[in-house]
Amino acid sequence: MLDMLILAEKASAAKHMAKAFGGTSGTVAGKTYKIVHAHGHLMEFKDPEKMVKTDAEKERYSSWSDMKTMPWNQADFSWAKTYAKSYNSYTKKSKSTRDDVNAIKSEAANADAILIATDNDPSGEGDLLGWEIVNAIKWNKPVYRIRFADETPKSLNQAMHSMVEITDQFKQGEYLKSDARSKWDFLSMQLTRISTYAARQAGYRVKVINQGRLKSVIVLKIWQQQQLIDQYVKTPYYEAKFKDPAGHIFARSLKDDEQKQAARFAAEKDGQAEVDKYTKSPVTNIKRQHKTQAPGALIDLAKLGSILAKQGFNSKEVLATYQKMYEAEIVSYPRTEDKKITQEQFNELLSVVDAIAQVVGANQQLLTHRSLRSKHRATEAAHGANRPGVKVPSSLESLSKYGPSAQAIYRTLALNYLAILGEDYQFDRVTAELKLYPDFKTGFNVPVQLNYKAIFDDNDSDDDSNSVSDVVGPEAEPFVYQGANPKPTRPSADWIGKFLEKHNIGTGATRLGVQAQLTSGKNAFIKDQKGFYTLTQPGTIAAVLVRDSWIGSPNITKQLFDHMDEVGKLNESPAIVVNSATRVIEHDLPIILKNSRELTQFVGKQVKATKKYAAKPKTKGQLTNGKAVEFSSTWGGHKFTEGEIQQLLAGQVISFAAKSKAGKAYTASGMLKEQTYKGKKFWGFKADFGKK
DNA sequence: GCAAGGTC
Repeated sequence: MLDMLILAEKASAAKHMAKAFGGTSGTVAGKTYKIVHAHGHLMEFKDPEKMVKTDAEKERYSSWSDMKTMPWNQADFSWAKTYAKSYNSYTKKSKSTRDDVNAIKSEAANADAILIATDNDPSGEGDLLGWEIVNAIKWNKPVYRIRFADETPKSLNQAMHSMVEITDQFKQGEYLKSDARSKWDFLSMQLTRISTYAARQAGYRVKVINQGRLKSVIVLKIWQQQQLIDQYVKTPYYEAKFKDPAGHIFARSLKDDEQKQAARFAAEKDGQAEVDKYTKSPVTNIKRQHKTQAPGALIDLAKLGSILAKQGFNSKEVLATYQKMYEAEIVSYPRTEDKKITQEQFNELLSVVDAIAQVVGANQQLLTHRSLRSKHRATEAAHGANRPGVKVPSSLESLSKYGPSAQAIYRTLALNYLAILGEDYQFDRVTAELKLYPDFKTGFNVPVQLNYKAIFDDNDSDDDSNSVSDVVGPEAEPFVYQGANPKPTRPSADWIGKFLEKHNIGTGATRLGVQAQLTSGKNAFIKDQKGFYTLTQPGTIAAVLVRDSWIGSPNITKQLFDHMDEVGKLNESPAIVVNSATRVIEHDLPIILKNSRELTQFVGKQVKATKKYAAKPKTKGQLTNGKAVEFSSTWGGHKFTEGEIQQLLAGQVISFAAKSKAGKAYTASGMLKEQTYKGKKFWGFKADFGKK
């Protein structure tokens, strides 16, 4: 008999645990164990109509077109889960997780306790996916939990000595808050049904108009920015500034609109008149201050995606290629939320940094800072920030087999990591002012030693004074400076990434994932051109529909997360959080319907109807028992005549000339019947092929 | 046909 079945989140974690404990089974911390692993969530909610009991409820929760069925009553749902379908993007195969769950179940039969050893995500996701499996196998013996700082042997062994019992899942905050989050998001799917209905009502023959906490916020933000760009009118202004012989500009710092208005003129002649009030002035108070700057943070997946987007790689391909490189252990775990690394992780990589530098062509003599700066160090980082792996490729070229962006991924990751082994950037900050007009000042940086910047510079800093002479003065002349109100930024992958990060929406991985989703497929909402985003027609529809809604606001995620934290601390009931989703639907439903009436104004002509999504004409009528039914008015290329419709409603068999999909003509016989398609009931003509 | 969160 086993003491303990250790449940890891994924294969790589199970492998690290086996290495740390001395095999996939054995003895650790005085207990016999066996390690098994999931691969993320193995279970997911059933469809809404399969989580309710009565026929009336099933009908209500199947509807995409009756707005009176929403908001849903979450108390109607059993919240039952089913085996997830896992889709492998490079074999392009979808497979049920049933076998994985059963395999864990049979191993568990020999154990006294299950140890949930999934990731310790701040959102509680690891706890949720662990409990999903424990519940799915109907486990009713003790459950324990470990949380580890990282997956190095030292940290994993330490964790084994501080496991806690969590057998009552309803008292475990991490589980409760994550469960509430998943129910909230599930309920938000109503907004997709509402939006799809609203767009069709407005005459747009769309496929599905997806909405959710991430999707809606992204498309709305892009649309609003596009509006700002479209409405932008360049308004030049003329302002008095000074210039010295080397070209340094001396200007006043204009803090608010009032100051700007006083100093800037709409007409060039007024600007010139202002300039004429000044004379040439000596430069004075020249100060030179030595400054240093440490390397920036390690990049996350969304940032990597945006850097590579500029080089022409799309996010979907980057994600797939990164995953393959991770499986080959050439790069660290992709979907991390960590932006820092632990001391252990730093030490692990230290012995191979010179080899990495050689592969990517970095100057090894710059890698002198061999200790971990506190700004890059975390005490806990399950996977650590995105970085090269311990396995070093023989050359950049050898990486090509992983995908088109493989070399660029490795180069970027490696240089970004190696930069933290460089010394601080050193520069002089030079400032000066005018003797006659001390309000006019200049300031610029003169690089002294590039150090880490010579290894990797993500170009986020706006000082590009490299080419400017550091000789200031001796005097400066007034001139008319022509400026203009700034043009709004073009929406881009980088810009959206920063926006989502600022509002704490999604993780680095899900941010990139959602952007990949929105930019690919036939129903793409976003067109991606080297990282620059524009909305497609369905994307514009999605955005216009959620104007002034709650789902389109970044604030909704903030509120959800704030309340989740309270659930996590057992201060608030999960039901209250889940119910807040219902209030969002209540609020947004009428707004989306109202917005749909303004679609033509912003979207223009309707989407070209494709055969697949063209609305089929429907006939309404009453059966002999009085039941009202609606059914397609055509079948097999034949349009039912008024007489045939009456016969069908009366329950009679009719025959007519039809055409098969292959175009072959034949006589179809049959009657009106209630049928089922993909679990949903509908009325329609049903041919009796046996008697034809 | 629907979400977002894990995973491959």
